[in-house]
This record gives sequence, C-alpha cells and structure tokens, in this order.
Amino acid sequence: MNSGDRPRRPTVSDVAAEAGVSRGTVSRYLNGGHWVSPEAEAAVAAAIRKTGYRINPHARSLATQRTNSVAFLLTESFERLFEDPNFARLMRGTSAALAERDVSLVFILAGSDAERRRARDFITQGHVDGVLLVSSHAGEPGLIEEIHRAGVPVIACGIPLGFERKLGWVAADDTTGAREMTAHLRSLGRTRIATIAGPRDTSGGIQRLTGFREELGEAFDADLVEHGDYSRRSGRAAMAALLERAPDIDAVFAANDLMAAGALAELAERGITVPGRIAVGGFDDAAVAVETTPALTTMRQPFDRISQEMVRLLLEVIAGEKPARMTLPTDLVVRDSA
Amino acid sequence: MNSGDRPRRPTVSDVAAEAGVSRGTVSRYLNGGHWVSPEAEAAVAAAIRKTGYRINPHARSLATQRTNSVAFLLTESFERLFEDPNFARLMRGTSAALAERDVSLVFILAGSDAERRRARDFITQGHVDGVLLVSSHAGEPGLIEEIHRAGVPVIACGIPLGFERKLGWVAADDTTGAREMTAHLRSLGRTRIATIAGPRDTSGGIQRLTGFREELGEAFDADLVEHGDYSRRSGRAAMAALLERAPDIDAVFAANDLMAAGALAELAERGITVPGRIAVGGFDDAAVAVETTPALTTMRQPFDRISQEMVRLLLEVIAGEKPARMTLPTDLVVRDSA
DNA sequence: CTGAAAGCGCTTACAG
DNA sequence: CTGAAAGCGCTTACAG
Repeated sequence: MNSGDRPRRPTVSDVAAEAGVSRGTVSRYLNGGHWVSPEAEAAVAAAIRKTGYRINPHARSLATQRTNSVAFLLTESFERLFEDPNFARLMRGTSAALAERDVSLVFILAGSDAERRRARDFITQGHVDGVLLVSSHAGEPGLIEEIHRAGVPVIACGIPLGFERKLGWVAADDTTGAREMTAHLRSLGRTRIATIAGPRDTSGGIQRLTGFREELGEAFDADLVEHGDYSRRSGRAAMAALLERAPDIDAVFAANDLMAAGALAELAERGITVPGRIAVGGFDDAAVAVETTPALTTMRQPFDRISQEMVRLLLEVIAGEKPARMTLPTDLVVRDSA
Repeated sequence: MNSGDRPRRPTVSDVAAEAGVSRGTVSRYLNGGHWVSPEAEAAVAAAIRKTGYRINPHARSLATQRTNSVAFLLTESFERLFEDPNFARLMRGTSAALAERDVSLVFILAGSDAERRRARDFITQGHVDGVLLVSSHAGEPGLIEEIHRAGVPVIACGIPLGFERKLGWVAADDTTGAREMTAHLRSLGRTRIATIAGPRDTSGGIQRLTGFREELGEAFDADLVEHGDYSRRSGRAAMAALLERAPDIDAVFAANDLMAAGALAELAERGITVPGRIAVGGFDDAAVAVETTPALTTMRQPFDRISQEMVRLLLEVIAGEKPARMTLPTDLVVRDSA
C-alpha cells in the first residue's frame, strides 16, 4: 500500500491474542462459526471489533485456492456496450444475483486484440473462480478456447457457437420465439413478411432467422431477408433496402428491438403507416420498445431469469459439478406496431 | 478451483527445478530480470514455456502487499451510467492508461446503499491498491470517508465536495469554461441569457453556475436560472419552465450537452428557432453535440487528458507520494447552435 | 549474479 | 470444541 507511516493492519494473530484463543479458532469463526463455543465466539467478535480486523483476501485465496469472485466477460467494444441495453440488463442482473451470495463481480471488456490478451492473462492467472461469458458474436474462439483449456469454469449467455458442447450456457429459446412472432404477424393477415435478421455469427441471429423460415414454410421468400448487426442504424438501412427490393411487403420481423426501432424511423420518414401498411415486430422487449411510436410488439426475453440461472449454473460448476445447459422461453408482448 | 482431476498448476518451484536454478532466481526473472545472468535467464524462460507456468497473483500480492490493480468507483446507478456518455469516456480513458502500465482495473458500481457497503468492504479489505473515484454527486461522504480513513489512495474526477483538501483530484476548469461560454453568448449580442444549471450537490454544477453568474455580473438575473440533473429529460423540462417564466430569453447555457439536447428538443417542438431566436450553448462536447439539430456549440472537456492524469496521480500516491490536485482548461467549440 | 531462509496472512486436517 | 503445525506460492533482504 502507500504511506509508510500507516500502521500495520491487524491479522488473525492479533485477533487471536486479543481474544485469548488460537488463530485456528479465529479462522473457524470467520468461516461460518462452526465448532466454536459461544464464549470463544463472543471473545473473537469483540476482538475483531476492537482491533478493527479486516480479512486479507489474498492470504485467504492463497490458502483456499478460491477467490470468491467471478468475471463478467464481454467481448464487445465500448461503443456496443453502451449502445445495446441488453448488456446493461445482464450486468445488473448477474451483479445482483452474485451480490446475494456474496461473491464479487469483476467486469472485463475485451473488444480489441490487446484487451483480449489481457483478459486471457487475467482470467487464466487465477484472478477469478469462473467467468460469465457475454457476447453475441461467435468471435474470439481463441480466447474462449484458452480459458476453457485452462480449466476455468465458464457459463455463456446464449449458445456459444463452436463451444455448444464444451461450455455450459443459458439461452432464450430464439427459434420458438421467432416462430411465435412470425405466426402473430400471419395471424394479422399479413402475407408478404420480411425479416431484418441478426448477425450470421451469433446463435441468436441464426436461430431467429431459422424460426422465421420454419414458421413461414412454403411462404418463405429469401428475397425478403436482410441482415443487420443489431444496431439501430443497421435496422434502418435494412428496412430501406427491403423497401427498395420489395415495395409490397406488409410486415417485418426485426431480430431485436433496436433494429426494429431503426426500421420504424425509416418507415416514418417515408410516410408509411405502422401497423396500417406494414406491421413491425421486434425481439427483446428492451426499454426502447415502449419509447417508439408506435410502441413495439415484441418477444420478451427473460433477462432477469437468464442472469440468475447463469449465476446459479456457474457457481455449480465452480463447486465441481459438470456444466449444465438451459433454454428459457420467451413471451409475446403485443403493443401497437403489430 | 473446480474439478479435482485438474492437474496441479506449476509453481516457481517447478520452474526452478526445470531450469536448474533456485526459486529466488526464478522470482528475480519474473520481476524485471535484474541480477540474473543471461544463461539463467534463458533457462528460466525455457522452463516457463515448457511447464506452462502462470504466476499466482494471490501469492504475489500476499508477499508484496500490492495487488497491481485499482478500482474505478462510480457512485451512480446503472441507469445514469448508461445515460451519461461521460462515464463511458472516463472508463475507456482510464482503462487504456492503466493497461499501458499493466495494472488492471476493476469496475465498481455503487448506486444503492447495499452496493456502497459492498464496495466499501471490497476496497478497504485490500482488493485494490487505490481508487479512481468517479461520481458527480457529493453524496456518499460516508463511503469516501471510510475509504480515505482506511488509508487507500484515492484520486477523484472533479472536485470531491467535502474532501477537496483530503483527496487528490483532477477537474476541468468549470468556472472559466462557463464564463467563456457565457461571454461567447454575449458576443453574439444576446442580452437575456438563461442557464440550465447542474445539480447543486456537484462541484461541476456549482462552478458552472458560478462562472455564468460572474461573467454576467450586473446582468445576472436569478429568475433565469433553472436546475436540472444532467439528464436529457431534465434539460427539456427546465427549458419549458424557463420559457414559461421568461418568454423573452434569447440565449441559454446548459451545464452539459445532454440537457442542452433536451432544451433543443423542447425549442423545436415549440417552433422556436435556434440560434435565430434563442442561442443554445452546452458543456462537455459529448457525442450528442454533433447529433443534434442544429449541432451544439459547447465547451470541450479534455476527457482523455483527465483520464490520463487521474491514473498518473493515483499511481504516484500508491507509490507513496502525497496526493496532487490538478485543474485542466476547457475549449470553446463553436458549431451551429450559438 | 545466486541460493537458503524467512515471511506475507490465511486455512485445514489432525490430534486431543 | 480447540490448538499446534503444516501448507498455500510467491518475494526479498542477506550472505556469499
């Protein structure tokens, strides 16, 4: 630490001396209080109060081989982090779930190669007990591979392409969700349904497109598919492209709400009514869904549940169990756009 | 860690044995390579490669009493973090500056009481060598006090109200910046200049208002002051209130760009031309400044410089020096709104 | 330049 | 229920 004149921090030995017990007893008190008599317990508690003792996490980690902290690893850029609200929801959800169990969360952003290298070093060095892997893109197989090979427990958010069998994960049922939205659009009498799909290197992007295609069956028209990168801007561009190509479309399923919002902006600019002439459906039920005009009809992803399960599964793996996989259902939320 | 069948991680002893040197030599190699012969160096390097040795950070921290990591402590809610882009810029800037010196950053959000308690425990327990304190509000004197009392080095971003003498900090020259913007507005011939001030419990809010008042001198009219909380919405509401109270204002200085953007939205809705009838000036030069219509004239805060200096000063304090304070100038950026 | 040894502050069988 | 002792994996004077 800093200034040399800072008094030495009290240790278990100081507490033990003060309480008139052994260090072992103090340690037992610190770790749940099992096998310590009421008298000893009281004495130790008083001694801790009196000395102002604080446990030294490094000494403890060295002895236990545990850090009691996990990493939230986001392989995205700063820009994406702040643009896509889903990340914030996952951060908040996992952070809360972890707090309840008293394990701390260290947040790691690895958008560039240099950052990925540092993240790999940090994680494989043993700074954390496990990692919550959050990133839509399949990218960084190298990073994930190295973390996995180092034996560090990992639970991914969404299906980690290329690692679906090796890692545990919890994902929303994208295929079924996409089918449900598509069916909803058809139930409205729409027949020329287009989709603004997500990135091809994300499981969500792939599966939502699959669900869309499956539900449409014979009615599926490859010309009515345009890909975006989940950003608002890309949704707007995709909508424009779709309109040029097929002016007769009467509905659009966007693979996330941000792109749906972009599409809505493009339609508004062109004076095309929603849902009058074109119905629009999104995915996520992000905050933006209620801020657009008209408000978005969308598929709700259970982010809180996803966060909780990720934490639960990760803690299980850390405790020595084999990694589990979990798929959670989504819900149709009907608002005004479709 | 987890599965009991994971092979034991190699230690310095393994490397030493492999290289045919002592553990001390391996350690010296690991810490800069001073006082180790070229032969020993080569042998150790080879042994590390062969064994796949990774340093154990906890053992090292226990021995050195250093963690080689610092905290980025943000006493704001998740909502604010994602709404105010300044936080993201500071995160990125400090993160980059720290990466260069190979110290890691642990990000801590302490918006609620429970989170503040956890943050305090984490920090005073010795998980990090120091903290970069980022939060506009004076709030949490308790948290700051306890961290300070525990002897943990702290450098604040902006002047930490109540701790301006105790902690080191680096701040933009808010008073001068506000004066400059106000002078710019007057130079445009505006005479009824209002301000949407920042929160009263932030040094930025206070000082930008002070600069505004000082520059106006006799012309200052307390009726033309409305306070916001730095959010876009509050800027819009403040603009509306100002207009109700004084329909004749011909210029507005908003204490940050987000509020300026809110004000612009309100003016647009009322069909009031900018800068035609009312000129609008902001503060920050955030990304939003070039996205509004018209583009915002604003005071640029040197966030990159602020980030770098914060890191430099914190590392100094950690190294044992007394905390320094630093005020950085801002620059007028003239665009279209004033 | 190098090695032996002590020390950093905990935890955890083990014996009692 | 409790204490003595070993061990976790490094670093750092110290002596050579």
